[in-house]
Amino acid sequence: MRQRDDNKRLALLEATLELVTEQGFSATSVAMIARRAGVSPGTVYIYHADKDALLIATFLDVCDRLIDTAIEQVDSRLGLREQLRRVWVALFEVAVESPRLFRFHDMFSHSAWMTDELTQRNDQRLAPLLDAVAEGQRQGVIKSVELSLLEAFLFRPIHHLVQSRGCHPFSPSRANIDMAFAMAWDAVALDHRASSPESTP
Amino acid sequence: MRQRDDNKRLALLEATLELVTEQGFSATSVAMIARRAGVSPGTVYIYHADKDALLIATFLDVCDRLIDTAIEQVDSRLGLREQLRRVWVALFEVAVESPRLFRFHDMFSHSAWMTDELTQRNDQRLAPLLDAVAEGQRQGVIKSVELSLLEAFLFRPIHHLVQSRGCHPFSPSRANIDMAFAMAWDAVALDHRASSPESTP
Amino acid sequence: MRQRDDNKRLALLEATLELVTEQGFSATSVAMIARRAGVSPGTVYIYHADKDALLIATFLDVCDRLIDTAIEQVDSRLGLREQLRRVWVALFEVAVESPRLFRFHDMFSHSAWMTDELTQRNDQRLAPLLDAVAEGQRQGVIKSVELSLLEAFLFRPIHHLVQSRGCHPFSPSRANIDMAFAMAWDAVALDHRASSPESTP
Amino acid sequence: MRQRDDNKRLALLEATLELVTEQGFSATSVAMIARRAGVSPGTVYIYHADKDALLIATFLDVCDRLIDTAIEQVDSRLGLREQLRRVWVALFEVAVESPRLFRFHDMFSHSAWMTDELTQRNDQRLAPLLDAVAEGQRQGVIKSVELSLLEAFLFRPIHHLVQSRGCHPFSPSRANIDMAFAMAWDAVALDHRASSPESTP
DNA sequence: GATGAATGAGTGTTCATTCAT
DNA sequence: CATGAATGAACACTCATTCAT
Repeated sequence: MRQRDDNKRLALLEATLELVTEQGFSATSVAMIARRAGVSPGTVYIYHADKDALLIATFLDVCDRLIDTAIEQVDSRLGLREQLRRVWVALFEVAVESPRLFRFHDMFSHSAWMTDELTQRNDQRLAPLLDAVAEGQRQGVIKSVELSLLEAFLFRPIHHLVQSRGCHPFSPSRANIDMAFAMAWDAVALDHRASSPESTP
Repeated sequence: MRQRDDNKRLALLEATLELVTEQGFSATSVAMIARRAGVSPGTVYIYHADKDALLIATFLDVCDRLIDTAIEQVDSRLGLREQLRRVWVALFEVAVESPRLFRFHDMFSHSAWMTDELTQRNDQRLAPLLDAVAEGQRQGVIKSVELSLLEAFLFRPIHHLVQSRGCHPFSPSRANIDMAFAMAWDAVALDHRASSPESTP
Repeated sequence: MRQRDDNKRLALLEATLELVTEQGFSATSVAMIARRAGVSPGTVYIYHADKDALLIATFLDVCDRLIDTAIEQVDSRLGLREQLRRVWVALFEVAVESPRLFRFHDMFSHSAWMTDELTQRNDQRLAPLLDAVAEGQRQGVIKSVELSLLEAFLFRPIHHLVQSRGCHPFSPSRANIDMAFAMAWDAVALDHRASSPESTP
Repeated sequence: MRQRDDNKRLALLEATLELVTEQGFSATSVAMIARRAGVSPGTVYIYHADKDALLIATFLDVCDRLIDTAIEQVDSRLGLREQLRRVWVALFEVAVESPRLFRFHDMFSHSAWMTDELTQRNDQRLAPLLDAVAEGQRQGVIKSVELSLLEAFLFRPIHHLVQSRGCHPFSPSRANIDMAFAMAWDAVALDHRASSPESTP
């Protein structure tokens, strides 16, 4: 009896990540994924029920890697602004190192495979960060607006900047990232003069 | 490929828009699009070179409808803030009326079909708006940062808010849209005290 | 616009008949059937929803050919015995000419594809013959027993004799067929001395 | 391929019998059979060379159970008619108790796996019964016709009646079985008046 | 121009079989 | 002996595309 091989499992997720970000969902066949992962097409179906399940598993893996990166920076002993700044920096570092993570996340979350169920699962894993933000709202540090608005100005910009290609590139230098975060903070902070003086020189 | 019947041309674009937003790119076959448009599969190839060309044509059509909506609001006699506010409101009205336009735009622009060439084309058509923004930078009204940063806080949020489904919905009431725009303006404006006093009560 | 080609339709049924009787259901692939019929695999799916539908269509075609052969011999001006004898002879002639018809019929009707719905359809088409038999029961010419018993002795023997291969072959000479029918008649007839004197010399 | 565990061997035959009669040959996979039998797919290949061998072994097992049932009733001290009547009754009792045996037998013997070799093997095991019949022919009790004809009227009807489903069911009451056998006897017996007076009232 | 039957390469998936454990 | 993960050839079926009508 052979044991289920964790290397194969990971190789399948990695191959899916690579091929989908290179060619798109429909242009990536199961056979291509299997070859890239160094396994037989049939083996894919030992680890995943079907192609959809493989794509979803890859998405969840990608989400976990991004969410873990963000959550690691949450430290309630620090101020909210500092915590969020660290999250931004950490995510940009991941983006530079593994640009495919953000690319896959964006492709999948704008595809027909995305469901509310998946969104909820990710929100649960993001709870520490969302809690810190909610606490900030309670303390009057940031605006008391719908979560969708905070997402739009606090988290989505990361995806946009990280993906920006060709025409309007974003160069992720430390200074640029700091400026980007300052803008995000200006958008959501209640009192700009006190909390982000450096953004209004 | 020189067409006669403009009704057929438009029916094909509309059918593509509907089916792709309902089922996704790979689940939408040329035969389905043809049936929905009330033509034969062969007819699709009179109007478009292949399936990719049909998808791109639909994307361009969608972009034009959105860009036209935005550009119509540009009026150099108004202040930049007011111009941008009008763009936001107009786009949200479109989103409420034809949610498919934004959905298709986002699906396509995060897919493997998206190219820099298409981005450039759209930027050219957006020139009046981008020029107004550049002028605002020159006059010290908004921050002098890379275009990608302005996009991230001035235009992307519209897409995010308009698409937000299920868990964290954004209710596009007039007050909510105004608040959302105020946050965008806070992010990009140089001097918050003067330009958006209502956002820092 | 090309018209649906009846030659192709018939070629598919014939190819299915041939290959299934040669190799069995599971060993016969759609691709093999298509090649034998001189069409592309995809064409099969223009004429039939799936492989099951093709097999069922072939079965119905085979049934119709056998049923028509039998029904043609029904002539209410003749005595029941003579009518049935003609049915037997006609079916044996078909069996000699196209042995595949009976082979396919037997393979299919003993397979997992067989349904009561199909049995009923065939019974409806066999109505004239079944009516003649019922009339014979009413007139006291044949035994008043369940239909399944009449089938077992009046019709099934044809299938058995026609299929008998290898070890215990049945040579379908005129004399043999007459003897076989005489035995069937002896089984079902009410009064043997009058109706089939030649079988009890 | 030398087995140890007779429970596993029998469980495999039983699982095959069940699954094939429920789903058909092609819909029944080796993995399904193994699961039903409570063993691993690999184990199947310790007891049988391949899937075909497993199906054939199941067929032979089924045949033996049916043939043994028939042979047990052969008793040369009784008249041929009585011996055959007992065979009929015994087989119908088996059919009521284990309908799968006849179903599998019929499915297999009408499939592409059936060979003359298998028929011969069964005929050898049936020798006592066939001998009794031959003796009956020699003594002028039954008609001196080809074996295929005797099969068609003496043995096949059992299969037909036992399988008859849905539309034209055969209810295997004692009276019905006796009537059925009487018809079979009428078909093959030389002199009806003497041997089966009850069938010609 | 318009049709839709026809194509055939390509897809996702299954499954009989093998073999390392 | 027994296992079940792994294989890869084969399968049923789809679909973008072509072309005779």
